[in-house]
Amino acid sequence: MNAVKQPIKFVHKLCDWYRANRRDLPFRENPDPYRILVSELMLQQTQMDTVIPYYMRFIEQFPNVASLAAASPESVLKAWEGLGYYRRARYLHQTAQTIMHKHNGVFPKTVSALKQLPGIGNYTAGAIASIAFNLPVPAVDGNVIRVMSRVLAEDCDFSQRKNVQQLEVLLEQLIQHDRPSDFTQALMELGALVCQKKPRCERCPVNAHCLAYANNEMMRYPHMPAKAQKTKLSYYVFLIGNSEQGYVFQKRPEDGLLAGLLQLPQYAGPFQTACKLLEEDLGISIVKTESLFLVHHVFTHIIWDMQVIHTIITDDASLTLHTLDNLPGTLSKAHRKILERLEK
DNA sequence: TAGGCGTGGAT
DNA sequence: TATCCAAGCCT
Repeated sequence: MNAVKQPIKFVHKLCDWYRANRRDLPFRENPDPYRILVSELMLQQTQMDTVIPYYMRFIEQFPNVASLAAASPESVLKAWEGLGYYRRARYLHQTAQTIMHKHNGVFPKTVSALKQLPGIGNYTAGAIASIAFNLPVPAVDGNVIRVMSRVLAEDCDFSQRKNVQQLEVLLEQLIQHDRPSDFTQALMELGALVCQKKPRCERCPVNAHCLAYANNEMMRYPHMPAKAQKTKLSYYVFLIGNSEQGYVFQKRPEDGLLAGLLQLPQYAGPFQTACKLLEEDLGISIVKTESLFLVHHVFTHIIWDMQVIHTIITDDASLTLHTLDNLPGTLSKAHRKILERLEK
């Protein structure tokens, strides 16, 4: 791996730029490790603008580790509703409980101790250690890989761990030369504001140190490996009920996609089989069905095509109906889209 | 280690 | 519309 040209100058220019240009973000108001923890978990694979309103509500509802640890898993999941990657909510909750019960409410302050907490991996441990505790340890996320692969003109595949480890060694040297908290955030802030997918090199504080810029090959980095094709799945989604009294919901399995979340009754085809399964699961009899519309929903690795079926059943007082503001759990976006379309 | 795991913004 | 991919982690 190449070295950075004039590394000490590079670090000071980068950190000075950060201190002059950093955004006012809610979790930058104070370096409370709990707030850094919550923000980092929310920001995993999720954009800033999406996270901020969730973060504000979450901190108001669970202002510290103790209040989060004492909360029910359901209430934490509900606060996460719509943010995606719902495992993160469960991990965050478990981490709060571990800190309260195994660390006596005191935040672990080493990378190795942080990494033992659920949901905290290599990046997040480094981010908390450097940002909240100002320790000189690197935190390599997608921004840092984009910035540094260009600065170094390094086209290796950073989805491979050994290459990230090499970058960490290099950054561990650089971070010694300024405030670690500023250095970590400066690299990410540069990636977010300047060294974007389409970089704005003319406003970059370290373009004089950038090998990709010198070679005019910015768009070549970072090198991304090809991604697997998405699997397409088709379902029938059964609408039982009406907009006034609500609809029938069912709970998804406790593991896998959208684990433990609510959904409208949903079955794979063929149609007759789907109807039979619906009748067996709910203990009902279908009187009449009407095909309404198709809803398309794209996940990271799967595509759902959901054919929505309005379903009339024989009178059955044992079924419980729920409206959107009266749900006994957390609803996925895929099915919320269906209900929102019905209201139009 | 490669693939599972959500959602929304940008293009 | 289709594709990419964003402050990743876990198994």
